[in-house]
Amino acid sequence: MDTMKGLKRTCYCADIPHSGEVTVGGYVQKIRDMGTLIFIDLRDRSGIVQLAFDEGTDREIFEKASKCRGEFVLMAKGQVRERESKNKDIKTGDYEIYVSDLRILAKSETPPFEITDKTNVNEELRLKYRYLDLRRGVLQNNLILRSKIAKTARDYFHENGFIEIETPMMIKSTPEGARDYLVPSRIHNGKFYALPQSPQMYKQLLMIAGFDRYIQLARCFRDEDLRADRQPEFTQIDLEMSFVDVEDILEIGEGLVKRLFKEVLDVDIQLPIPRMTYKEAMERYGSDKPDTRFAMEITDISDIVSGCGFGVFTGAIEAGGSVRAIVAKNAASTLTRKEIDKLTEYVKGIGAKGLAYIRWIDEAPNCSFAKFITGDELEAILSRVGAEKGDVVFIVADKKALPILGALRLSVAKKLDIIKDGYNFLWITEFPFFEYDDETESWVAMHHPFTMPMDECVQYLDSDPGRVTAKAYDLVLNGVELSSGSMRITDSALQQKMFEALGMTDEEISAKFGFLVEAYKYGAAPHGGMGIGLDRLAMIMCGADSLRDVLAFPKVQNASELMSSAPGDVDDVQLRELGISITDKK
RNA sequence: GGCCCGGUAGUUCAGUUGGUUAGAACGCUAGCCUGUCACGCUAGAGGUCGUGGGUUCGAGCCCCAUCCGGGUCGCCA
Repeated sequence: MDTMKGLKRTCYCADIPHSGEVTVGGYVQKIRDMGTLIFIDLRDRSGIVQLAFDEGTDREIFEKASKCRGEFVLMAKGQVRERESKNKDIKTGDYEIYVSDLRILAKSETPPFEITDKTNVNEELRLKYRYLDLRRGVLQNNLILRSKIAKTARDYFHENGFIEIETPMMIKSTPEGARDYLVPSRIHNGKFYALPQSPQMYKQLLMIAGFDRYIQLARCFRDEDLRADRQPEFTQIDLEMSFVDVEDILEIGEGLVKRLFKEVLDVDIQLPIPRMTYKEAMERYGSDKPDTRFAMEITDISDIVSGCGFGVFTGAIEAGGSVRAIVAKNAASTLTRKEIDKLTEYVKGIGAKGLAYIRWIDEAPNCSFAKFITGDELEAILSRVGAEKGDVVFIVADKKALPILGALRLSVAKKLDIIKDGYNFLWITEFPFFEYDDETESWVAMHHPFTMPMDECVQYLDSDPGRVTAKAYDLVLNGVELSSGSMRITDSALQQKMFEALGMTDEEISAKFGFLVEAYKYGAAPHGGMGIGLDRLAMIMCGADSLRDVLAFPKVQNASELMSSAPGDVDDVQLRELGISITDKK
C-alpha cells in the first residue's frame, strides 16, 4: 500500500483542465487492460476521468496499474492530454491523464454489487452495504442536491431576518397524535424523555420570548409505520413568525419555494401559488392533497340517481352518503373488464362496497347497473359527467365516496400514465378544526390543539363543532403534502375553550401543556408558522420515488436500519442503570 | 395487525406436467491482446434454490409454517 506523501490533489476527476499536470484521487470504476495498454476509469463525486498507462513508457507504473482492481482507492498524477479516440458519452471524454505517479492508497474486496448509476440490484442488499450504494453517482447527486436545498433555504431565511435556533431533542412526552420515541432516563429511573415529533411547542415559546422570526432544519421523530414517503425520522424546514397573519406566512413560504426551484433546479415557479379550500379540494378531487397535474375531477350525480331503481345508489343516499363519479377519458380500450375488476378489488380494499362503471367502447355504453336505471337516467349521468364514446365512468355510492374516488382517481391516472411532468403547487386552506370519530362518537382535533380557528367560526365551538374551520394551511406539491402550518392561539381564554372542546380535563391540560399555557399568560404577539418536509421536497426535486433515495442512511419498512442492524439489544448493565427490565420480547 | 408482490451462483434472471449432473448474462480468477471506453478472445472457479416441516419412489417446482424485503390499508392530532 502506498501513501499520498508528496502528492496533493489539484482537482476533482470531472473537473480536469484540458492540459497541464494534475493530481486526482478516486475509486477505480473500470479497468480496460489491452495487454500493453491499460485504461482505468477513476471516479470521485464529480464524475469520471480516464487514466492511461503504456507499458512501453514506464514499466513500473504499468505493472502497478495492472494490479489495480475495482474500487481500489488511487491517487494519480500526470499530464492531461487529448485522447486518440474520443468518448462523447462522458464529460471528460476528450481528455485523459497520462499517469506519471500512481499510488494505491487502499485495496478493495470485490464489492457485492457493481457500483453503477443505473442499477436493478435488490435494495435490501444495497441498504446493507449502504456505504457502497452511496458511491453511486445517482445517490451522490441526490444528497448533493439535498444539501443545496438546505443551503438555499438557510440563505433565504437568514436574508429575511430569521434566526436559526436549535430546540431540544430530548423533551417531555405528550402522547397526542403520533407515537413518541422514548428515551429512558438514568438519573430519573422510570422516567422518559421523548424525541420531538416536531419543535411545535418550543417554537411557540420562542415567539413568546420575542425572537419574532425563527427557523430550524429540525429533525423530527414519529414512531408510526413507514411508507415510501414516510420515515420515522425526518427533517423539517421549520419556521415561526410573529406579528403576522396567514397571508404573511404564505408569502414567506411562496418566496422560499420560488427561490429553491430557481436556485437549485433553475425552474421558475409562478406566484402566487393557487389556493383551494379543504372543502373544494375534497369535492373536486376527493383528497386534501390533490394531484392537480391531471383533471379527472369528481362529479356529484346524487340528484340524478336519487329516484332510480338501483338500491345501491338510493341506499347510499338515504344513509347520508352520496353518489359520485369520475371519467377516465379515452380509457375504454385500456381499462378492460379484467382491469376494472382489479380496480374494484382496489376500492374494496380501501373501504368501498363496490364500484359501478359505464364502459363506452361500442356504439352503446356498457353499464354495470343498466338494468336498474332508465335510459334517460343513464343519458343524464353521461351528460353530467361529460362522458363520450371511448371513456370509462366510475361511480361510487358511499358515505366515503369522495376519498374513495380520490384514491381511485390517482390509481387510474397512474395506470393510464396521464400524469404530466412538472411542479404543481397548491395551498389547501381552511381545514376543518374537528373530525368526527365514528368509533368514539366524538369530535377529535385534526391539528394540534394550539391551532387558531377562523375568526368567524369561534362562535360555533360549542354549538356546532363540525362547522369550525382552522387558520391552517397545507402546501401540496404534485399530490404530496409538503408542508403543514397554522396560526396559533395566543389568547388564554380561547385556548382554554379549545382544550375543553377537545374534552380535556384541567388536570390533563396542566400535566401536558401547563408550561405553555402558563407562558401565554405573559403576552404573545399573533404568530404562526409551518414545517416544510425537507425529505419529501428533496425527493420530488430529485425525481426520486422513495425517501430512501434522498436519505444517506434510511430505515426500511419495519423501522430497522439494515447496515447497522438498529435497533439492537443492549446489555444488562445498561438496562439496570436505567431501571428497565425486559419482560416481553417480540 | 390486514391485503398484494417478491426471495434460485457475487449480481440480474431463466428453470417446461414434480424426473438424469440446476442454466444464461454480467461480475470474479488466470492467460492472450497497443487506443479501449458495455473492449475483444480463451479457459476456470463459483449454488444449504430464504429457513423449517410435510406430501411423493423423486421437490427449485405442490402443501403448511416461518423469516426477510417492497407496496398499500389501518396508523401518521
